Amino acid sequence: MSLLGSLKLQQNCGNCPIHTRAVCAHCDADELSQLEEIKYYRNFEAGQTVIWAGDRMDFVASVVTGVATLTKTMEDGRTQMVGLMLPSDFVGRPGRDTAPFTVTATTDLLMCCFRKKQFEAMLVKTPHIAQRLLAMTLDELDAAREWMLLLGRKTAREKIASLFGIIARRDALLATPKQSKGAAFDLPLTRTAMADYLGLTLETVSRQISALRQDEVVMLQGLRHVVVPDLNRLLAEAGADDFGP
Amino acid sequence: MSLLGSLKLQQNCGNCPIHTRAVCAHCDADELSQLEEIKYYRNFEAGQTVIWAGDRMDFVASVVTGVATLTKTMEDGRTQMVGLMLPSDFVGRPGRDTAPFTVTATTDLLMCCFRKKQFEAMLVKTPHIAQRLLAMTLDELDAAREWMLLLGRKTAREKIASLFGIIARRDALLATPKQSKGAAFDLPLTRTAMADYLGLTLETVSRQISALRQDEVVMLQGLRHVVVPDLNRLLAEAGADDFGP
DNA sequence: ACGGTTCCTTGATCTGGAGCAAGCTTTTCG
DNA sequence: CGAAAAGCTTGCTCCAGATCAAGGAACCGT
Repeated sequence: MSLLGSLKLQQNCGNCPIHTRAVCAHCDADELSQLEEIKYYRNFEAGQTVIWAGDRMDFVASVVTGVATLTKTMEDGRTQMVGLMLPSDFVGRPGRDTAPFTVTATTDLLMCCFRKKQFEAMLVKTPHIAQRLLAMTLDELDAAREWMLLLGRKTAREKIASLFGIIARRDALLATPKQSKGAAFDLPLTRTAMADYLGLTLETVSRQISALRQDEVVMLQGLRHVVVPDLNRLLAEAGADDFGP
Repeated sequence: MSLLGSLKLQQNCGNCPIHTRAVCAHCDADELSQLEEIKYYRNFEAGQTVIWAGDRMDFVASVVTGVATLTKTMEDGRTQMVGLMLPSDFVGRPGRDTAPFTVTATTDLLMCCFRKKQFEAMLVKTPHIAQRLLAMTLDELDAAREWMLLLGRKTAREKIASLFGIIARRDALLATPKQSKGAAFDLPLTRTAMADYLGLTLETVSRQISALRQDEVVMLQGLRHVVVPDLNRLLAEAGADDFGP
């Protein structure tokens, strides 16, 4: 997102790439203009930390472009990623002062922020926003529970296949116009970040990706670009029961 | 909960043991009487299934007394528990037709149910309910993410200690009047259910409980009653970074 | 009291993924 | 461009927890 691009956005929610799916999705023109008054944009570079677990958090935000992660770290350094925030996802918690998780930009990241106090006030006055946020939060809760099945019961190979499947599906929604049975996408995560998401070590991630390539379930072009010749084959490797309707 | 008890409840939300914490907590008298009109009670025996994953679900409900679990099962039988529903917890999803998870009563269970359609209508008309449900869902999402850290990164011993810590803490809120540094509680789950919750096998659960007993972190009286002589010791074994403020 | 479940414990063995180490490839930056 | 850093792959070894197996203890319904 260029600086010019983000300046344009500041003026008008109607041009915003996420305005049909974000927390503001169901707002009418009047509500939108109220939101426009309390919003501001922040840019983060890839690798930058947005906020540390335990820190005071006085804003909430929507991801506009880029990818952010939520992680939780134990005293001895063991790290688990607990959320992957993509464009339109909502970060932060009305009614809580401190961040329960560390938020990190894994790509360049543009966020549409609202001061928490003012946003909380709007939540009370504007049922559309509360209802939209409730629906989004319920979806995230379901997704988190799906992830618990993956973390608790799936093998390393199934975990990798599941992650690829989820990314492929998401990209299919936006990009490809229903291309036959294949798919292709770029990984928005390093091997280490994948390991943290899947509850594995980076060596195991690397080995399992190699194995899937060996078995021709996927093909790699460079380190990040994945081509899936047969999406059903990949989803079968993921151990089914995942992907909802 | 005796039949007589549940009949009494049908009359009056004011007597309900969960009315200060459930989804109806912030309702005023008028809103409560609206809710009273659309509510009905259902009893389940220990072991009964409330609803199967994938089935049509035309109600939402609060747990009044007893314990229910949410589980997800893979084709080959691997099972992961993804939620432990205690009194005042909310089960079901406005805006979705089918249950994403199987709900099972693990003890005798009393639920306060609302027909989904009517409840959804009230959500729109009654901001208090939507706001309360949003807050509860956000809390559950945070709890689910904490659980992801446990599933992905903790050792078997830490998992058991974490589970005991959570149950002890919850019981401390209700029962004991701030008793010194110890705690005691009954396990509301079988070893198998604990294994499903923690992403372990039942043999490993049994072994780790034995080990904690050996090391005098806990004492068992019978199979279900756990005495914790030093709660801080237990929480240290759980690997810290869990328990919020 | 008693035969049958269901639930739990403990022992023996196996294995998937962790941990450690070395080298390779890509990106970054002077 | 070239050197250093960051990120990735692969080989080897080891162990925490799974799996297989055999009893034991508590809870039925009769």
